[in-house]
Amino acid sequence: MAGTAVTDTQEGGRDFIRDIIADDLAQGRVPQIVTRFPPEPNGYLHIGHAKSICLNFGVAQEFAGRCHLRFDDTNPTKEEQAFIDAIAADVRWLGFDWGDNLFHASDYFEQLYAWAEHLIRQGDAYVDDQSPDDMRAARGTLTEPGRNSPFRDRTAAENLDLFRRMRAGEFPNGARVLRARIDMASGNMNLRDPVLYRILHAAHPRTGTAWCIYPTYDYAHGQSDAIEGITHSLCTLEFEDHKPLYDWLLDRLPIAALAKPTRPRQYEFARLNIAGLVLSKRVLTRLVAANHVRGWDDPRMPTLAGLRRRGVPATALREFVKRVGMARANSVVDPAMLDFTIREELNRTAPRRMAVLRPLKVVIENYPEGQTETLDAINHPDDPAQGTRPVTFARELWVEQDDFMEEPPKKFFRLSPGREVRLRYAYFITCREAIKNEAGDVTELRCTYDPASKGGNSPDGRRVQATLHWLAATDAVPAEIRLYNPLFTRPDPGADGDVFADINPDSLETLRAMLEPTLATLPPGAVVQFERQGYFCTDPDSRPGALVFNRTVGLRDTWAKESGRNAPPAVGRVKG
RNA sequence: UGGGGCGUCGCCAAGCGGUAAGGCAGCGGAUUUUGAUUCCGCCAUGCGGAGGUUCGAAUCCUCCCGCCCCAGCCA
Repeated sequence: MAGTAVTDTQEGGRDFIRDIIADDLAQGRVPQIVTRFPPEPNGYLHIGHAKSICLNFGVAQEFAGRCHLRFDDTNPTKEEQAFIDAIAADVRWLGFDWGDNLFHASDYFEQLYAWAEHLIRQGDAYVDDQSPDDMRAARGTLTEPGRNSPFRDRTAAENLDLFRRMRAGEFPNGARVLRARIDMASGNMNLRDPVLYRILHAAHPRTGTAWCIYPTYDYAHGQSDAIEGITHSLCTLEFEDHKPLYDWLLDRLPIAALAKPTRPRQYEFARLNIAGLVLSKRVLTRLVAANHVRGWDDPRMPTLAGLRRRGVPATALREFVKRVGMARANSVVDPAMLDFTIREELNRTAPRRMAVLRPLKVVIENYPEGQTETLDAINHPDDPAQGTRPVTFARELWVEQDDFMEEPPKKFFRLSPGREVRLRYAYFITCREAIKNEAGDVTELRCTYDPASKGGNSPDGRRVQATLHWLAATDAVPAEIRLYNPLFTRPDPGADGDVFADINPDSLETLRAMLEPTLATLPPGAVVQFERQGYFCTDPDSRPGALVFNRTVGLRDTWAKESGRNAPPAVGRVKG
C-alpha cells in the first residue's frame, strides 16, 4: 500500500487526533482515512515540519490509510522547482513513502477555476476593483466591522466577464481580485470577503505561463483536499480561524460530483517549538541569503537537510516527535529532549573509535624507540557482534589536552604529574614530567608505562581512576573537526525584536584533530562515536587526505558540569 | 474593548466525576577499561485563581487572571 512509513515503534502513541480518527473509523464515518502533507515549495523543510510529516504519514500507516504528498504551489512568486525536489528528498529521508500519491495544487488549477465561475454564478463571489490599500481600509479592524466594497453588488454576468478577462491577462497585477461574498462585519476576519484569486503575471515552476491568476491558499486548500478525497486535513493552530471559510466553500461547491465517500474535515494541532531554534522559513531563508550559514543544509540549521548532514538519524527525529506528543497547547520543547533521542539512537548503533580532538604529545620513555605493537579494540561495548579492530601502540602518542592538568583540582582523575591512568585497550602509564615552551604551555608529556598491564589491567590488581583514549603518532591521521554551537545566543531568538541581533558569532568551531586510521575510509553518512567525546560523521566536504568530520552531538558529560566547564554544545543547547 | 484557541512538576504530556501516568531535565546511589551506557531510588496533599454543585472535581457550573492566533492580492 502506498503512503506508508518504514517500520519503527509507532505503537503506544495516542492523542486527540488519533482518538478522532479511531472514532471516525469505528463509527463508520469514513471507510478509510486519507491524509496529506502539504508543504509550500518556497524553502527547505525543518524539524517543525517533521512533526506534521510524522503525524500525517504516521496515522495513515497506523490506521491502514494513505497519505499524500501535495505541494501547495499557489504562489509562483516564491516557489521553485529546486525546493520541490529538496522537499521530496527530505520526506523520503525521514522515512516516508507517498507511493503514487504525489500531487500539486497546480494540478487542480483548471478545476478550481471552473468552481470559481460556479461561485460567481451563484452570487457567492465577485470581482473587486479596489486597490490593496482601499481593501485594507475597508476591511475594518479587530473591533470594528468592515465596509462593503462598492463593487460588491455587480451582476453575475459582469463578474463572469471580468473574471474571464482577468484570466485572459487583460489586467496588471493588483488591478482586481476575485472575492468571496460573505460578511464584511464578521468577527472572524477571514470571513470578511476573503480574496480567492489574484492577478500574478509570474512564471510558475510547473504551469509556466499558462496562468496569470492564481488561487489563494484559502480557496485552493479545501478544494484540493476534496478532490484528493482527504478525510482528515491536519494543520497547525493558526489555521483554526480559516476553518469556517474552508467549510463555507465546501458547502457551496458541487463537491458531491467528485463522488468521494466523505468530505474533508480540518483538525488543528500545536506547531513544534524548540528553545533556542528558529523554525521560521522566512528567517531561515534570510539566514541562507545573508550567508550567516553555508546553505540550507548547514549542520547548524534546523532543516532536515542540515540535521541529516550533521549526522542526526531519521529514526531519532521520528522518536523525538513521538516523545513530544500531539496536543493543542502552545509549547516550547527543551532541546535536551532532542539531544536525548539522538544519543539514544546513536549509542545503540554507532561503532566506537578513538580520536584526539586537541592533541597533546606523549612520549613513553621506557617504550623501545622504533617499536610498535597491535592491540585489539572493541567496536561496540553492548554489541559483541560488531567485533574488534586493531589499534597501534607506539612510543609517541597523542592524548587529549583536556586529559592533563598540571595542578589538578580535587576530583580530577586524569593525567597529572605522578598520576597513573589507563590508556584504553593498551597500558597503564604514569606521568613523569610535563614539558613546557617559553610561554609556559605544556607541549609534551614524558611518561612511563607498565609492560605488565598490557590490555589495560595490572596483574597485581592495581586500580586507576581514569581511562583515556589515545592514538599512536605513527599512524594517526589528521582531520578537520567541526563543532557546532547554537546558532543563536538565547532560548528565544528575536524576542527583543531582531533575530539577527541574536546570532551566535561562535556557532562554528574548527579543530585540527588526529584520528584512528580506520576513520579515513568511513562511508559518507555513517556516524561513529569518538569515545569519551561524542558522535561524529564525515561531512560531504571531506576528501581523502583532507578529512572533515562534524560533531553530531556530544556525550553526556557530568564531569563538565562538575568542573564548571561549558557543557558540550548540542543541537539546540543554549549557553548561559 | 471583536472572533477563535490554550492554561496539569523546570520542559513536554496523560487524565474525559472516584481520589495526579509517562518521558526529558535535575538530584542521590550501584555497576563500569568511555567521568558514556546500564541499573536502582527521589522528584505535583497538587492540576492558572476564586467561588459553587457533588458523598467525592484537574475533570461539571460561574466569575476572574494569564498566554497564543486573526486586520497579506503569504501559506
